[in-house]
Amino acid sequence: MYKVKEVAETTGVSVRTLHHYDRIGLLKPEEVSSAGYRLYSDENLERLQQILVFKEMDFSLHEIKDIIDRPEFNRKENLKKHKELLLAKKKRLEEIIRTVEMTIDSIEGGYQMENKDMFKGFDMKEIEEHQKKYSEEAKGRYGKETVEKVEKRTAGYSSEDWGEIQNKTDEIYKRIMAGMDYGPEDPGVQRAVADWRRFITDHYYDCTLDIFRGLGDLYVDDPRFTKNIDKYQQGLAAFFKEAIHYYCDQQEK
Amino acid sequence: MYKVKEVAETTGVSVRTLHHYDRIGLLKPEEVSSAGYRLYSDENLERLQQILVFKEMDFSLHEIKDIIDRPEFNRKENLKKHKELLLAKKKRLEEIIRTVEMTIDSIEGGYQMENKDMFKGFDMKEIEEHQKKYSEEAKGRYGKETVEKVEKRTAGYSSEDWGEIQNKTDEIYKRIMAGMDYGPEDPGVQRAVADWRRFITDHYYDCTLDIFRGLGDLYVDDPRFTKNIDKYQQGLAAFFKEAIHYYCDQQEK
DNA sequence: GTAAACTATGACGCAGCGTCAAAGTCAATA
DNA sequence: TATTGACTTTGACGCTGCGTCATAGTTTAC
Repeated sequence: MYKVKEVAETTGVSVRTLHHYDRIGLLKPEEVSSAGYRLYSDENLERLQQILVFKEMDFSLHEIKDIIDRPEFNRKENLKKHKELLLAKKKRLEEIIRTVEMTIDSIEGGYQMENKDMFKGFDMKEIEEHQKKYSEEAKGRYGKETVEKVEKRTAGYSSEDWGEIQNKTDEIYKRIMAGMDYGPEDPGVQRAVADWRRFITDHYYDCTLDIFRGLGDLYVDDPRFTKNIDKYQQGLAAFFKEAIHYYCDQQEK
Repeated sequence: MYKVKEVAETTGVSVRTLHHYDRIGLLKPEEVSSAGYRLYSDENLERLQQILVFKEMDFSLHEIKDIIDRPEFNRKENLKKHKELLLAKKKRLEEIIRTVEMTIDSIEGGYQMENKDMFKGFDMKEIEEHQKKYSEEAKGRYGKETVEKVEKRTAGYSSEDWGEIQNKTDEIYKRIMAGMDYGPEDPGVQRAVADWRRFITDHYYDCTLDIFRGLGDLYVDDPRFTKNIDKYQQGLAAFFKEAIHYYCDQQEK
């Protein structure tokens, strides 16, 4: 049997915390001495360990009580729900990180950031910017129709969709990276490139070979993009561009 | 000039939060209409963005006020510094999520998770389990030495290391997935397999072909592993196994 | 037997809002 | 023009997970 201070010292929680856990019924000491002293058993300690574990997972004390006290059913349900919550948190964090990156880049590159973009992820910006630049260059080739189409499409995207996009981007980059030692014409790399193009087509606009080539150029010409891609690995942007060009050449034959 | 709801919706914070920030002087609206309506300017929005970034980094509102209001506050520098923090936080979140997932799996698979494992990533579990099973089967071939070696090595791994491992695992799975349409003998797939083996060798133990084959089997024989892998895509585990077998066959020739 | 170290129970405080409630405002419609 | 419905305001209380006194009883060591 251990008294409060002993428990506190060995587990790292404060005495006050133990009081609190007792009060709310989360961790009742096995015994109470005649003088009212809390006496904890080994089992109590084990339970405390459990509690601490779940606390690490960001559960509330109330939820922890549910999880530990109730049979498996509750536990699983709770965990699953909690996981959703954590994933949502993560997504938000990712968005913010991307925003921060954007902000830094915009300061460095002297770019102007519009308000509505300040709170969005990087990917939408990427697509929009490219679309804009391209449509300026290619003027009459596609009119405003294309641009407007894209805007309409992307406008309806939820944060879930953006999450998916982020995921796909990540996947593509990693696959490209994996082939960097084998040259841009490596079949694995080429498949990744093809998938990327299809993804753009599915989610934004018909990514013709011309446009695609332009996108590849953008990756090295625009420092903001280069930076973002090279975060994965030095030189990835350049390699990506090469791969895209090779892909386009092949397709045209 | 934007009214509260507009600001709330575009930034994701609640109206109440805006009220609160106003009250404590953290974010005062540029103007107040004759009717007492809060009207936010673009600069207000920028400031809000800053606030949110620092909040994500777990600064208190009070600290945030200090930081932002200090005249020598260098946006760019601060953003860069704190991006690191954000990334660290994301990593931690990811670890927590994995732990939660593990817990769910362990319940579903009927496995009991020991406390000591609860803080570790799935991968270590994977290796350990496999190592155990294998060393039981292959008894005298490797003695306890191998097992102990692994334990010693992995014991020293920091959470950063585990993060790296998780990243690599993720990468491999995605690369394998990308080749599922082309069969297990696809060169891209085979390279991913080879990378995986090398990774295991580098981080845990000498992954001989025998052991590697066994690991592949485990992916489909052990429902816990299967589940974890098939989360990426239905049938990935089976495909992975095939790919590993093919790889081993090739290596033996 | 006395001091030092430990224990108890209350009670208040804090952050960062969520969540009513009551009341005023604005724009569109009937 | 009057009314509706969407928005806005200012309180004020609640909540979590304890920290931090204050006051008072208990053990232990010497």
